[in-house]
Amino acid sequence: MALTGGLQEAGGQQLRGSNQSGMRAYNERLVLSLVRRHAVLVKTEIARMTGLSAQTISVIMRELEADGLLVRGEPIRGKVGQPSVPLSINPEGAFFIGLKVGRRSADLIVINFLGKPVASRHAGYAYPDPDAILAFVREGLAEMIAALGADQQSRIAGLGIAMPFQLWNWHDEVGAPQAQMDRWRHFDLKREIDAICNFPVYLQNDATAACAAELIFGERASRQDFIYFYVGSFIGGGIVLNGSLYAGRSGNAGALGSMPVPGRSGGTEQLIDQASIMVLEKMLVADGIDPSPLWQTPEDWSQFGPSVDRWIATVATGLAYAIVASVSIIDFETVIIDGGMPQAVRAALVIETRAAIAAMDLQGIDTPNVEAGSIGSIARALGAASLPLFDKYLIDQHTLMREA
Amino acid sequence: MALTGGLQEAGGQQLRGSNQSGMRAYNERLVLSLVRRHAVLVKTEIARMTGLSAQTISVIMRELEADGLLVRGEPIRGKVGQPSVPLSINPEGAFFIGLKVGRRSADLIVINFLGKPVASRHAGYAYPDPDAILAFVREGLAEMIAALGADQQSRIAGLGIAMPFQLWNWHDEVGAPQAQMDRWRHFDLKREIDAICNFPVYLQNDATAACAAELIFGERASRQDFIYFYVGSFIGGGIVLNGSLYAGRSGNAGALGSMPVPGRSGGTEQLIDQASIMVLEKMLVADGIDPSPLWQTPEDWSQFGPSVDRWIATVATGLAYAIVASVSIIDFETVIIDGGMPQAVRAALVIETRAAIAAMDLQGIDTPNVEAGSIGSIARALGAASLPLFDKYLIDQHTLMREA
DNA sequence: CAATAAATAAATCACTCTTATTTAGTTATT
DNA sequence: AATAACTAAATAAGAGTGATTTATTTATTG
Repeated sequence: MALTGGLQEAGGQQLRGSNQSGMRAYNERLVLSLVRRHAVLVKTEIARMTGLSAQTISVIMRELEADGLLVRGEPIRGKVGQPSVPLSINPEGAFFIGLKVGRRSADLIVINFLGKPVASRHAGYAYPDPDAILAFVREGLAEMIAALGADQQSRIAGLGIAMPFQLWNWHDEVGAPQAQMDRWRHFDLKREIDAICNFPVYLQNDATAACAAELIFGERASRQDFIYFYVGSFIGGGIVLNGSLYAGRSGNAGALGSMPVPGRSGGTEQLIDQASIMVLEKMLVADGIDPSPLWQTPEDWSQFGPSVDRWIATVATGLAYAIVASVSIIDFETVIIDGGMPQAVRAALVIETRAAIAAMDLQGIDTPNVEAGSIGSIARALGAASLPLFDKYLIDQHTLMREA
Repeated sequence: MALTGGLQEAGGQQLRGSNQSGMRAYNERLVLSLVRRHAVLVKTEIARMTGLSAQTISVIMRELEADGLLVRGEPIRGKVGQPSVPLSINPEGAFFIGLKVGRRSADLIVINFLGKPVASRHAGYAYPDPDAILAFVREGLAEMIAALGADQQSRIAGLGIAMPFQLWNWHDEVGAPQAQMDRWRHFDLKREIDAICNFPVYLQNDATAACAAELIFGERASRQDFIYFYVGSFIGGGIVLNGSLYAGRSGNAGALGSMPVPGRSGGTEQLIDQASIMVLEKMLVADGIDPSPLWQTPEDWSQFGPSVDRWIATVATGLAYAIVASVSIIDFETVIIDGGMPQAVRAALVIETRAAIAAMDLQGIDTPNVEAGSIGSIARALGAASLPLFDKYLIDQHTLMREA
């Protein structure tokens, strides 16, 4: 089975025609996407949902089952007629590797077809160094792949990298020597990893990858349109339209940090100057508190006291402003806020953001639902791993990555 | 020939499967869209562009020609091999009707397959009244349709309406009695017009329709992503992503008037409070100038003097802010500004907006090209007429209107 | 046993692709 | 100037693929 070649892809800028193999590939992806979304489905139900004939669905699903992508469950009895056979995603059907490169640490994970991590490696550092990261990946990959069975190894679909764009611009904030960070300017991590892998490699902005993870693995994964904010060392985000991640012309849509917001002391600032963990770090230093636990114990900020509350208020105000502006451009139904922070802090941030939105002038605006992300700090690595999943198995027309 | 049934449409929320007739319909739309975009194309070129075989294109284009949608030109000689036959859109291939309902006037136009108006009617009024507009449409339609030949009458593909959403909320601004405007609340113009037409009727927000006109008939019609501002009595706009108009969940995406921008005297306002012709009207009244020529001679504002310059500066500042916010969400390559104002005013507005953007903090942002719209005040009526054109003949997957 | 729903095999239909042929010109050679 | 070689466009015929339609089988309820 192929499952390659989109039915209609905006290859470069060019619209392609569609033929039978593209049609079948599309229908196969459609079936897989629907089964994933509903966890379990019987064939007749899929026929009804897609409008395709029962026979077509029968053929397609038999093939997907033969390929080991779907597994059949116990027949459902107790209703009139022949029992129906529920089919679901085979967790062992495919494996995906995700690499997150951050300012303070890197993560490497392997997930199964359901998105469940089956292996992982972590590395912390003072600042990211190309060679060290490449060595970490090389070693971790070798170990983790070896730990998989032979059959599973052949089912690795690809590796995705989630990394901030233009890493070299942040030597100041990261606290690294500029010469070190400048090395990133000419270091092509994707190419280097490509060279040591016999499966495809993908690269995406880290916050956009986190958004992809929320789209596919999030709790209410059927949302059609939402905007996603990831508050990390910096702030970034992603946009989902019509159930598809929108990466934009440059692949850098959702560069939300550059949004202008009212400054704390008049004038305007950029969102990144108000909503990021770097801002908290500066506040702590100003308050005479050691900020290093921020990165060492990211799940416990209780020792920071009221500084965190002040930070939450600042972030919420900035986010509220950015959210209202976003919604006036695209009528997002839902806004998701996630980030590398303790759950309690995230929950407080969501509540204060809702309040800050309510305090604004909302005439002509449908107030969106503001919710906490359901994934948390693993979102970026998970999103990285989801890149090959999107590319090979899911309906995500023309948005995530433009065709080569 | 059918040309109906999308290959993959988000019907409601449901993803549909694809079959052969859908595939053919898609390929036919693709061919028509390409010919439209390039004005003239020979078959082999289309085969190369679409990736389809020469034979497939041959069959499809022969059918489109037989249906009268394409016409062949003079064979091109002077090159090795058999001369190629250029094909182009048949101007008489289809006709579309557009109705614009504004705060001060209504327009009804008929355009041909190339978007050229072939008939039009205009009606001015102090405020819009449902019965009067319906009568205007009924009468105008009868006359204009009668003036077409019998063959042309059968080629009318549909009628589109461009109208502000929630007309009834503006009794104050329009200066109409609230009771009158309240009638719109329960008056379903689409249904009423549907009843007197034997072709499909479409309805869209007026500014979004203007954006559609710019997308399909604008000078550089190949733009993939842009945001569009229409400065009319109020302000509105539209969004084009991947070459398709994005209408959003509620069909009201690009409700740009609600965007928060810095207030002229501190705090924040909504964009609509700075960027609309209503604002100019208020300025004129405050300056002791009669504003009525605004609506009576919309092509000549020279008599208003320096008030207009102050207004331009205000609008430019607000727009600049909204543009930077937009671009930080979606990396639009191009921003188009159009509106119901004299060309010279529009040109000045574009220049001042560019300057205002340059004065902002643009770190992390790719400065977009800001350009004047190429259509002007007819954009809304033209956009209305383009609604059935999109629906029947063009590739515009899943964005403009969700399937019934 | 009748009724019903799920599943699918076989036959049919629609569409694109491949291959081979025709057509109409240009370019090179005599 | 006449002729041959070559090339590109266009398309007819046949093959291949995939969805649909029709008919049949299977398993269950009542």
